[in-house]
This record gives sequence, C-alpha cells and structure tokens, in this order.
Amino acid sequence: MGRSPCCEKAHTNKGAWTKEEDDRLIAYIRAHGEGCWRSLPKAAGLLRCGKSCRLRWINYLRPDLKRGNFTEDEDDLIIKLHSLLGNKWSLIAGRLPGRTDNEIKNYWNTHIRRKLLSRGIDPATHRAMNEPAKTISFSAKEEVARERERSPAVKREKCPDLNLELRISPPNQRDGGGGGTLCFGCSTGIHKSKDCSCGGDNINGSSSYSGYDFLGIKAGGVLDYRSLEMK
DNA sequence: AATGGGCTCAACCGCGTTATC
DNA sequence: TGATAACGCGGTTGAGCCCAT
Repeated sequence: MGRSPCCEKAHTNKGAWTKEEDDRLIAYIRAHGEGCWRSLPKAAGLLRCGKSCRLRWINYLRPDLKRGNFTEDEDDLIIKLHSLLGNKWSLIAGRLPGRTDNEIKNYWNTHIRRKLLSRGIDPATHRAMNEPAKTISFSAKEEVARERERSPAVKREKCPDLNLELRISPPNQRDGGGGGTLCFGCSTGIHKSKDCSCGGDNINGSSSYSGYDFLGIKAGGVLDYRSLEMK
C-alpha cells in the first residue's frame, strides 16, 4: 500500500518562488486566513502543491518573521534548548519569537555547530570532545544472564515493570534515594528561584544565585513538553 | 578576469502522526 | 477497525553567492 502523492505533480511548479506567486499567496492568506493547505493553491490560483505553499508562508512570508542576524542571546538560547531538546527544531523555534524551525536548523548547521566545535564541544552531545562518552558496555542479554546468576527469582519475570516515561534531565542530576533529587532550577544552576522546589539547599549550601523562570519550564526536575508552546 | 571551492539558505522529500470516513 | 487524507516535522539537496587563488 503506497502513500498517495500530496498533490498532482504533473501541473505544479517547483523551485524558487516568483514575486507574483508570493503576492498571490499573501493576498489569499490575508483574505481567507491559513488552513486547508491542500485546497489553497487551486483557490489562490497557484501552480504549487499545498505543502510548498505552507512552507513558503511559514518560512518566508509570514508577517511576524524576524529577519536578519541572530543575536548572541538567541545563540545562547538555541544552544541551551538544543542541549535539552535535541533536534526538535519546531520546539526550539517555539521559544524564539519570529524565528522558524527551518531558519534555526540552518543556523545551527552552518554557524552554531562550528562555533561549538571550535570550542571543543561536541554539538550532538554538548560535552567536551575529549570527555569519554558514557555508554552501556554490555548487551541486554549479557546483563539478564548476569542478573539471573545473582538472583534466580528474576528468571520468571518475563517483562518487569518497564518504565518508558520520557524524562529530560540535566546530566548531573542526582537520582534516587528518596528526596535527594534537585529541582530543575537548581540543577541548571538557577537556585532559590520562585519555582525552586528543593529550597536550593541541595547544592553545597550555595544559594546566592538569582532565580528566574528558566525557559518557562516550571516542572520540578522534569521538562514537561506540554509547557513548551508550539508556534 | 577566470575559476574552483566553500558557505548559505530556500525549497524539496520522505516519513510519522493525527483526523476522518 | 482499517484505509486514506492531510498536516507537520526533520533531514537533505542544490542554486546562487562570496572569496581566495
């Protein structure tokens, strides 16, 4: 079962958009608003597929787009967000008003990647290049066998309670031990903020940090994707 | 002035997810 | 419940520009 093409390929233009096409698209969206990209090209008199119209509007024609160079603040924010979210460009773009996912993705690949590499930081992991990667060095099978040797009772348990909950935590977050965990603010170096849930006392007694709502994330120690506003 | 290599970024492609029938 | 349509996202491509030689 193949997927049907998103549009009639035979009668659509490809490649760079002309001024006239841009004008038609802008005029149509101003009059009718966004939505139903599939039917838009025909209605607007464009020989483009809906996908192409959507991309052109979102990445280039939207009136709220901020054109021009990225600021140092934006650079820093992108790096921080990327370290938390990875290549979730649309989520990152959602935290940078006026910037698109495509723009940020391009900017990352052309500028920030190189910037981090020149500082000796691996852009994929945000760790120092000479820092040995912590990898799991044994296969799951080996570990199960080892565990069975230690305690035969485990043998029967085909599928122990798998916890597949996705959590994004700063790399040095202390875990386990009941109550020993840090709140997100403290673990990112922002202690005693109004959202601090651990009182800032978990970091060597240091509490002289000025607090603010880091990236608007308020969940204690766990990044809640729902709090990230989509564009 | 010619040219080749590197860089930038708009646009395309393919796939996953969600909505609808 | 499965098939199909539509949307949205991330990865990739390629045309055009810039710069060193």
